Amino acid sequence: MLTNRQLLILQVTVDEFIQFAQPVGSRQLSKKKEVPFSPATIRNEMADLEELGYLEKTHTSSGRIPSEKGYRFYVDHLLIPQLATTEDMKQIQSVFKERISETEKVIQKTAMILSELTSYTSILLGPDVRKHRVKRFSIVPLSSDSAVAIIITDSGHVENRLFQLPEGLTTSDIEKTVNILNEQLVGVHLHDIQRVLEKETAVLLKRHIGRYGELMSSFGVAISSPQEEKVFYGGKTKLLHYPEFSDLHKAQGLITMMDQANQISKLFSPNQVGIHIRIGSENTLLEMEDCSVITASYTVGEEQMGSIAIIGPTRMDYRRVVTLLDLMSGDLSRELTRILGGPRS
Amino acid sequence: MLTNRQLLILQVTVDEFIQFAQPVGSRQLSKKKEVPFSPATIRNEMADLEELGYLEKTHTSSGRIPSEKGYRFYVDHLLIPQLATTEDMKQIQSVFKERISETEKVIQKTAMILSELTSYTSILLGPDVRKHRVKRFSIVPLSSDSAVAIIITDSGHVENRLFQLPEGLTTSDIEKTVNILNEQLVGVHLHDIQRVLEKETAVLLKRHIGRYGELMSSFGVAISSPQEEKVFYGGKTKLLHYPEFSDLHKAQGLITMMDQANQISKLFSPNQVGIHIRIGSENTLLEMEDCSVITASYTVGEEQMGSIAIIGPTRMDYRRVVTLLDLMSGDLSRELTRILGGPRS
DNA sequence: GTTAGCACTCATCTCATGCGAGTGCTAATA
DNA sequence: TATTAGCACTCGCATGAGATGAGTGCTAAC
Repeated sequence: MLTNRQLLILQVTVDEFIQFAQPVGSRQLSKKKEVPFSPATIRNEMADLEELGYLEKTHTSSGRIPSEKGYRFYVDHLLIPQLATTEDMKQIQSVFKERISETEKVIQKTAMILSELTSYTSILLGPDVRKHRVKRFSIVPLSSDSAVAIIITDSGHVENRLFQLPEGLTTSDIEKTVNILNEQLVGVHLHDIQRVLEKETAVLLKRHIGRYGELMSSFGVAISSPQEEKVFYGGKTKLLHYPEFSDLHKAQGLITMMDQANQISKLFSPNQVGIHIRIGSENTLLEMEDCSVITASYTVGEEQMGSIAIIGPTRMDYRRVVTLLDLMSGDLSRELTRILGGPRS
Repeated sequence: MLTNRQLLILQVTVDEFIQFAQPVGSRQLSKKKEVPFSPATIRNEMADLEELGYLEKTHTSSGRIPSEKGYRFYVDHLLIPQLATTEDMKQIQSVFKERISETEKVIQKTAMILSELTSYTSILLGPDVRKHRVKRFSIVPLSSDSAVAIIITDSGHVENRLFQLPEGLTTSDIEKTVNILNEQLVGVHLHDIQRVLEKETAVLLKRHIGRYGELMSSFGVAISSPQEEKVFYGGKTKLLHYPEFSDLHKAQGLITMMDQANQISKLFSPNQVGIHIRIGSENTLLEMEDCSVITASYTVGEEQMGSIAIIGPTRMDYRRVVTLLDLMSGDLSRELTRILGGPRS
């Protein structure tokens, strides 16, 4: 168990390092008025903290920097929540003042503002389309052998796929198909479409449509190909300005990673509630070993819709980011609930 | 006018520099069997070429590197076209073998392959949606006060916008509107929609729809907001591996630029035909002063649809890139023409 | 228990030095 | 007259030796 003095010194050390990105020396700390001890005392305490694994030295005669364990302890026990400043509040409000009606634009704007306020990179995972329900289904023939299938969800999202029309399919066949599909699919979650198509609907279609087999082989594939979660970035390159990435290789790895959507989803733990912090190598990605990720999620009505993440260097300003993220995820949830009119039946 | 020997030396110098990214010395050249002159002779010629502005020195006693004027001369007069290797041909064919039916996927894959083959970054400007024609128009109400407007183009592209429904608009009002819009808009270019809406169609709508004014103020804005040209990247971060960008600041500028879609369009000259090369500062963007951009365009039927660009360092392998770009733009044009079935009426 | 003092460590900066690749010029050569 | 060999010179760069200073650990005094 740490003594109060050790707690104080650990906290101040982390705070200083977060601010200046330089190893923290005993003299430097003793000058601060919150720390009424001599450098020698501080040195002793720091040596103990190092032995316990909370602090590290970059070389024998340097100041101390927090270890990952140190950061972990800091965010778990020493992080005093902070009230957002009115200035920040104002900025956040500004996203929602315009009453934008398209969810994607709201999310994009949220990403921007979050990055502006924190000076880190923000990543927002768009609403998981598969949780939306079909509102309307439609097929538009383009030529004698191709057509577009369109699904409109209750959230106003539109999915579309091109597919090949089997030869000899009549216009009335298509009309019938659309009618059947609308009857069957409206209200179904997008991730259930394929299942429904294969079971209930298949029987009906088979009965009415001549070219059923060929139609389904082409159309079924098109409709069931996975919809990707959309990723929105704010300040994608902001991280590069921090001294920890002045190493070109690290910077490269980071940039490359951010351009790979499948990597990004690894940063989020699915279905978590509340704010989560992952420090350094706690993110399984090698490229992220000098980064911390703070995630939150937003909801529409009661349902969890998407996630928000802020990526910064491990010495990021956890306090501020947690405050902002908390605020923002709440406001975003409210706004999206307003737009989408709450959970629909 | 340059002598043959000067031409030879300029050519070989540029070739060497392209390959090794190191200043080229006279001794180095004289060792090559294409250059049967002594270092001293080469030095004299190089001195002349420098005076003429084709070569530069990085410092007094370094070898020579090509100046922008040198590159310009090289690509204009010394670039011997090359036949693509069968290996390259095979790779390129592979994009089209799968007979993907969605244009966007074909373009994305083209971008990937181009970047793989060249080891530079490729940027493809997607088909300009505004040149497409309306195939079908539709409105799907989501709730009592909002709806999605959907435009399907003859190319199978789908545009959609959310908009607010004026209060008290009946279902039959919406149906009428959709009917009128379909009658009026089918076959119209997307970039003409707004004009048509404001003129011919306005009269008709006014006559039939009660809430005409309110509907149009909300709907008109939604439908006329500009559609962006989609940008596809291949190997976005490949450039960072070249030594000319080992300077973090330059790398940063480049990455930042590539994330700004509006900057990207500046790299393309609109409506050009054939292959264009822009060297270093010929690209107006400051971030691109160490880059060259080679652009081509692809067509569907007779109509120009989009552009292809390869971005590399100024010392890029012009010969190879030109060859590949030429081949690829032709093949892509053919493939898209096949998919979209040529120009539609 | 706390602090002052002191010897010690180590990264970093600066400066001198030497090396080598490459040049320009001049004189010799074909 | 065009080409080449020879040579002095330039300059970037790598290397290594101090000097500097921030910071530590340990011991002894308060």
